[in-house]
Amino acid sequence: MGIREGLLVLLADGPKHGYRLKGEFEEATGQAWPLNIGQVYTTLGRLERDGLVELDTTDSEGRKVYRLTKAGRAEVRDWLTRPVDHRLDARDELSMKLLLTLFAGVADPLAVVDTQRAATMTALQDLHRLKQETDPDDLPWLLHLDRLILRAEAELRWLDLVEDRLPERRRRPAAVHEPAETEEVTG
Amino acid sequence: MGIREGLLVLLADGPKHGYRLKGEFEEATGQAWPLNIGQVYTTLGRLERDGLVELDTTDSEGRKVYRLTKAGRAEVRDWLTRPVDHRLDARDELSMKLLLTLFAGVADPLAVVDTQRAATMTALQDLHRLKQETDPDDLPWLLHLDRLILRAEAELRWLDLVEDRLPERRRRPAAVHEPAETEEVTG
DNA sequence: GGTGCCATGTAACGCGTTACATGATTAT
DNA sequence: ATAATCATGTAACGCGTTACATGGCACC
Repeated sequence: MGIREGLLVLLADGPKHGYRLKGEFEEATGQAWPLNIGQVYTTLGRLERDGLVELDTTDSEGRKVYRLTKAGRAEVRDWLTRPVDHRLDARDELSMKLLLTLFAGVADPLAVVDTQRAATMTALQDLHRLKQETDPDDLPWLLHLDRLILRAEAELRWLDLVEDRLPERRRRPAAVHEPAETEEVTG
Repeated sequence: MGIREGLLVLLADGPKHGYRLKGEFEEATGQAWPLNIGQVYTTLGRLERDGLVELDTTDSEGRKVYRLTKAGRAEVRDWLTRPVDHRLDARDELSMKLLLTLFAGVADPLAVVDTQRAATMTALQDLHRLKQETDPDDLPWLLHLDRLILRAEAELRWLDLVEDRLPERRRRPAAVHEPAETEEVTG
């Protein structure tokens, strides 16, 4: 799910110290996942607390080298074997925003859709441009960009679909309670 | 981003007490975002602390009714106006997993791809089945399912793309350090 | 002497999340 | 009586994240 698993995978490749883990993590994920060095040490501490990692040696330069425990190795194997699952209740900001707007009737859902579409389209253009500017040998970064591009395209398709379905919707009955002194929030 | 914004939007529709917020939140998002009642109160407390929400009245039944403050209303307007942005460093478990596997060379990336594809395909089938079983008038739930479907399809396309590009990759030189006593983790 | 990189760490905060405690009212 | 629903709340944990402190070493 997060940094934990990342560090564990890197440690499966052999014992390493924190600073090196940070380096490899960035080498592996590049700009796709910037990592504050502090996080490596906090995470390493938590992994040790949970018995997934233990101190291997303190090497000649005084660096603390960690290695996986048996439990740690099992965890790595599990994580790599187990697919990322598509939970029905996957938190998604965009759909949440739309469903809530739809329900609360406090802003025009179509305005939300339009705003989002504009933003996603420019994002998509930027991604394509970035892809062209990328060194063709930088496979990880290219793959990551493709992932973002496909996601963005899927989002655009969904926005179209939402717009199509939206007019079919019956208007919710007017609010029963006191009308709040809320000016229409439509952008 | 989270529950905070959800509650704020609902409160933009008029002052409400916690329990009612929980009800409306579930009504709006359905199974798409189950909400523990405790979260409503903790979140409400934090919103009050941050001056986005304040106590309106304690009604006849002794329920504490909250309303938006001026800052709260501004925050709602902002959130609804501002598109969900596509950060280049958006955390994505699947791509992270793949990039790290690619780098660490501790498992076969193709195995990861295959596992994921199988899982995503069955998930997709389940989603289509669910969609057919859904009441055609339940617009929010249908929209949410469509979002998940489009996401899953995008993921499958990406997996194909990864598989195509993967063989082009030159093998990393063999590990320099001591080979860890790690059995190949390939599922 | 100063700049910058290598290297380790801690204190603190924020949000999401759960588990638990408490009590009133309503329905069976 | 007692089970369910309405209603509020708190304590605690986990992870991600940042800001800060510290020190060695190399290079100019």
